[in-house]
Amino acid sequence: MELTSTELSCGSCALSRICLPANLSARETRILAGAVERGRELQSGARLIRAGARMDALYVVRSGSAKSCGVMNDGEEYVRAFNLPGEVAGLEGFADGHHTCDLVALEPLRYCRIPLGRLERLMETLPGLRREVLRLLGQSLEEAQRMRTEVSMVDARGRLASFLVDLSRRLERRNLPPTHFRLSMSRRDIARHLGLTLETVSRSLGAFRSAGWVEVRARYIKLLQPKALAALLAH
Amino acid sequence: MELTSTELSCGSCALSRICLPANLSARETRILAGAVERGRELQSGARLIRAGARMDALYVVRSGSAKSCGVMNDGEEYVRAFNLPGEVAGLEGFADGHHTCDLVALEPLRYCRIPLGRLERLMETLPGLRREVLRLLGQSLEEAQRMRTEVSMVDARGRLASFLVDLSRRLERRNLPPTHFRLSMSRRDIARHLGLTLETVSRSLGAFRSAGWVEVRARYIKLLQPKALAALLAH
DNA sequence: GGCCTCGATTGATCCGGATCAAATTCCGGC
DNA sequence: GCCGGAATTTGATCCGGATCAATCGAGGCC
Repeated sequence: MELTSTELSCGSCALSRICLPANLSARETRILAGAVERGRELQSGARLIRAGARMDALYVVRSGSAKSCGVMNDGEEYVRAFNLPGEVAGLEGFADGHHTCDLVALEPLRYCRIPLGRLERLMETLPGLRREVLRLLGQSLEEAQRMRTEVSMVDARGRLASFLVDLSRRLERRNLPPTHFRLSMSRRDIARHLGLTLETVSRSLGAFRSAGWVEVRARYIKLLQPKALAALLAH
Repeated sequence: MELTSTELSCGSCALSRICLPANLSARETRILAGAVERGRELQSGARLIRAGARMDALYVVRSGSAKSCGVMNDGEEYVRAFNLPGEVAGLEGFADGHHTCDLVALEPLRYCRIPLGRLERLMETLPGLRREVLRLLGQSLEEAQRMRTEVSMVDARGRLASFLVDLSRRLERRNLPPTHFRLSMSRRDIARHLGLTLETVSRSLGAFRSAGWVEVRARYIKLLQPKALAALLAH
């Protein structure tokens, strides 16, 4: 699933079906590839985007994972999103040209970078890229709004189930085992993401385990009955 | 603040500073105006966008107000956003070409409509319009993500204070009295928007009234000490 | 104006998840 | 393998807001 350092083009990237070029023509993908820069590998905990910084590029996770996070006035951390390979981060910067939250690596991370100036110039000539960027923004917006209603209307277990099912679905799209995976984020990060405390996350996981729906060993998790989890959402 | 039926162009619209053409050149605004259709007046409760419908245009509130809302699996209504004059609705449709929530008039409503096909064609030639649409999407995304963390980390009064202060700010931008206004939405709508119950909204308003921060009479509200409300956000 | 209905307020009780507080497990370094 | 610190689990208690219930008020209609 990961790219070797010899790969240079979006066209041959294993993520091309998921990432920006998903719906671009071969020609458009080739042109876009010319604008993409490869970042070096970052260590776990490294900050790729800093809140308040001028938005100068879009960032795409190539391997590893990251969290989009920040701190509230009172110093409490919040986690807006987790970013898996192929996912674009920093889109909220389009609002006023500045990022409003950090992007932090959760494990060793490689990424691609598309300078904003070049992106804007390419959008002038590539209608597919225009559509794709709009689609990405629309998708992030829809996701954020959906999460917002979920946080306010679904109880702790429902939210955790939703999180696990969603993660599973995203892993599946990347041809990774969807029922047996490692959580790259801490319980605390999950809690901050779902608007819960880490104790509640732990207890809810415990409840799923007692019910025989999941197997948990530290950060490794196996979904035994994904349907039971998904059923929690239907309510 | 409202347009008369004789006004035909975005350039002469009282909302042009707030609406889509905010940062467009005079020439670009003129061209965009040619693509904008005026909708007829809708009654309170009328549905301008239906969840699941194909996205065929962007809609802008011209006068009146609306709510973006839908129902969860369990039948509970949720309210994603309230839309004031000059605000664009339906952006989440860019995700996959379909709307995911309704847009419902909260009072007699007039609107503008920009057919998607024409918008896309114009974005090809008008760089300012491209930037503006990206800015709008970024802004909505940022707003949705901010609301999401707020719902999960701020208590009931803080959220209501935030809502009132935000509303006040948006009214001010429209040259409407920012401290003395009518809420076009019910307590229930506010509650659904903030992830609370209507009883809690009512009680929190009562608390603000007792503190001498606001004056409330039915849907009319006067902010006596906006700073005290804003201070709740600082936590 | 007076009625009628829906929306809003106020009150009493309950509960899910937060908070505070150990105990336990995991993992990196030696 | 052993050790130390951090992450996680588990336990006990508490509280904000939900829920259930009743009253009050406002605007619409005749």
